[in-house]
Amino acid sequence: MTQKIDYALASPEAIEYALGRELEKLRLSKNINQTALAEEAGVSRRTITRLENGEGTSLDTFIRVMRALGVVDRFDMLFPETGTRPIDRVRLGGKERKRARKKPKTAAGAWTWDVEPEKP
Amino acid sequence: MTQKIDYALASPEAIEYALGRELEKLRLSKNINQTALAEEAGVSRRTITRLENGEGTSLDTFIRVMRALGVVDRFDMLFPETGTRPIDRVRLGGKERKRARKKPKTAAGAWTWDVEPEKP
DNA sequence: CTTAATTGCGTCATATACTGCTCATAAAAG
DNA sequence: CTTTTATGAGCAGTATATGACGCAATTAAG
Repeated sequence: MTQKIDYALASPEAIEYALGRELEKLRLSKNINQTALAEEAGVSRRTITRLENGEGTSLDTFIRVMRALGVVDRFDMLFPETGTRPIDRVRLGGKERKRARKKPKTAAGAWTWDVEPEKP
Repeated sequence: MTQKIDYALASPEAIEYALGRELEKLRLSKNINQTALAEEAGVSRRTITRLENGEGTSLDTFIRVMRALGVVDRFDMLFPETGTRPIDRVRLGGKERKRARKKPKTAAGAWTWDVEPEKP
């Protein structure tokens, strides 16, 4: 039984390793070898090995392999936000904010809307 | 209205850019500036800029920023597999397969279980 | 068992990413 | 409006990732 990692608690290195292992599992479930996957993704087999073993890789390679494995659409799941909330649109007059707001000069003057709501 | 990208059809470069923009939106929704995010993630502000503008980044940086923004647990969503399917466990005698199977020598001898089922 | 296929890993040259500046410009605040 | 803050971007030096090669070790097939 392979236990699933807790991404919320793991270190970046551990997460990178875990993601590589997930990609390997996916590859094996499709019965594709590293050489074939490398060709499909447009990278070298050495890079596939490094990726699956968590030895450091680029975001580009990660994306390419997700694509080659046919699961690239799952990136959608990472950012399920519906965009700016309607209530904020009112405040901004329909415009999207392009920069972060500055912090108040007086420590006591913190804005109430400076704190993000926790996930319910 | 910012239209959402179709990850299944986009190029790796376009996907990297889109992911960067999603991270920027998330950062702005929390009213954090690049300098503060960089410190929290343990990277330089220059790297944050490059990430958000899709100018090339490492998987490590991507993970660190997801962490700093408090959404690192979403990596779970990328691999919702429940592991090896029970039916395959029977065939493997309870062991996980560690390598891809070799292709048949005779072109006519393709296995039926060589083809992965499509997503329903 | 023997044989073939797959994977891991070392090395080196090259390519790309990261950092720590700096400065210009855009956006927001006053 | 003016002033302050945030972001983009160029650059040089350093660090890391990639590709191509080979060979050893492991796993699966015959």
